[in-house]
Amino acid sequence: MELRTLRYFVAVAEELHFGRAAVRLHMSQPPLSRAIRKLEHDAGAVLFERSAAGVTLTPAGVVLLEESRALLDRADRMRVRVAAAAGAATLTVGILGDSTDPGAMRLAAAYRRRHPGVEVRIRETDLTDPTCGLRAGLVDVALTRGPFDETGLTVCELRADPVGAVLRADDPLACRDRLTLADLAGRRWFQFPEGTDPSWQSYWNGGEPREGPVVRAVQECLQAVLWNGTVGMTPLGHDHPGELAVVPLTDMAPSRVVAAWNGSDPNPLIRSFVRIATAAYRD
Amino acid sequence: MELRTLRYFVAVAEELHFGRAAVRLHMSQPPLSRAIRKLEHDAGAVLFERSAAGVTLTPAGVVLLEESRALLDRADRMRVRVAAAAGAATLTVGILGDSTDPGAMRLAAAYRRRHPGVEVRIRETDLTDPTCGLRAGLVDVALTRGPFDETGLTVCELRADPVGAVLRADDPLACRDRLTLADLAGRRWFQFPEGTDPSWQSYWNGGEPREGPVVRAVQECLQAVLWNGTVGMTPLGHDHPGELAVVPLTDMAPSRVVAAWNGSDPNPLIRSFVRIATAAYRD
DNA sequence: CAGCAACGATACCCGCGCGGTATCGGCCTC
DNA sequence: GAGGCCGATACCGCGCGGGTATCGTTGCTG
Repeated sequence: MELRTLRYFVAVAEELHFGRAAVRLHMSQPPLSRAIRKLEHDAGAVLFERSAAGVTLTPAGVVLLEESRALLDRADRMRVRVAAAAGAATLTVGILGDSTDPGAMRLAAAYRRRHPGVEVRIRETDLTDPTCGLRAGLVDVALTRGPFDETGLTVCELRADPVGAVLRADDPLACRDRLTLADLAGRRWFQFPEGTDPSWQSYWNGGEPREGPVVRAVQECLQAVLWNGTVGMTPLGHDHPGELAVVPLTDMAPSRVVAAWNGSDPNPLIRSFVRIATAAYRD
Repeated sequence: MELRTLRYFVAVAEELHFGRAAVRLHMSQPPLSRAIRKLEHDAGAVLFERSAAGVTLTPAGVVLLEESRALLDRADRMRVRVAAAAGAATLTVGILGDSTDPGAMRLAAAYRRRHPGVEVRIRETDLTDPTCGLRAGLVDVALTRGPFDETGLTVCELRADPVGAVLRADDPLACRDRLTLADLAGRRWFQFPEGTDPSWQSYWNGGEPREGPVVRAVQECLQAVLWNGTVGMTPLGHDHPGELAVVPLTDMAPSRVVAAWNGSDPNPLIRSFVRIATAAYRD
């Protein structure tokens, strides 16, 4: 009955579905089933009722879920407390600047609340650096969007947003309910400055080289659309001024919201941050 | 940072000595050293100061020790709570009857205090069954002494007591400060009834067949010594009537106080019991 | 000062556990 | 009754966590 196993159990107990829990845990379903069986054996109690109707918790499972959450929570705080005692009591979070995602600040606040002893610093960067200063060592963890060059980094997906084209409201295509990249052929797209991560640049240009004004921040993008008829893309689900229209693009891979950090194994402060972020973005 | 690793850490932190901690954990020293190093790496903090003078805890180590104890304690209670929720809320403890070891009852009391939801039943047996009814399925766990046939059981040593010969106070050998089995050659030793575990019988007869009165309980043994001049052995460190003398035997293997249970993996109630027992007997 | 004992670290080996893919079997839907 | 969904099972390969043997440092001792 190790902590890892309890994390598996909590995932299954929350999803009430082995397949989905396995996805959440970034593993395949059979080892998860086996781990739960072993847990049931170790605990000497059946934890789930597997029936055709679905998976439900037994009374023993309910008790274990409650206790496991408390235990894992405590273990997580412990890690951070130890790291803080060792002197690493500051966490610098990089956020993609002018972010249209309001979750980021709330997340930082939640982390502060959970680990009062840790000083959290926020560093916002413009759109020219999708790693938010991770590569330069300016931040411990980046809360950003893909894609970007991940060599030497570890990336954890938090959510995947479909993207849409941003058009002026009076654009002929603005009234369409969906578009493909082909519909936008020949348009001017906004560009990022020289030296920007190529895969990032390429993604937001729909996969091919384009012409257009160079921008550095979200506001500049929007202005470029309004004033010059440039097009661009943005994740769906965020608010934009009324003069702009966002039309879903059906042939674009979704934009992944990710947490990223240097190296492979995060320090406890980062680990806890990612954990909280994962849970926060799940809702 | 799994629970097993934290148990390792607590052992080292309490012993402040890798070798002794390894003994306590029933493992060898190198894997333990490696596990602690890995833990230090995962925690991102040095936990021990290794110097020629010995091993000491760093501030981060102190924090981790405190947190680990709380976490392991909670995990232990969790197991028992889950088992209880699944219906297994009774633990029957077998104790070697007329036990001269006062720890047993106190241990049961401690367990009751720790797990109020679990009903603890005590079953005392006489000296004819060193497994205290374990084989017959009458008890879940036996708190007893070795040696006995361990096939199908799991045995966990709690303590090892040197043994001494029990003699009448006016015996010529009673004034000696130590004896060997050879000194007792030709004496009558008390015997256990037919069918008693052979290795148990053999041990308390000093390794060879003897003649003498058949006894079933400790009191009978003592009476046999007092009235018939029979000799026998007893663990050192317990009180006996003034008419009896106990002289250490230098060539007898110590008598092992053990906890034992059926099968290989104990249910959570038994596991917790053994854990508490191990800690209690360490003092 | 040489020799030794104590103790943690290192090197290396081996078997088991855990995670993977492929497939099965029961049950529901259409 | 065919297909799909979902958990269980079978089987495989690798890495981790155990083991033994040995080293390096330190401090005590004759």
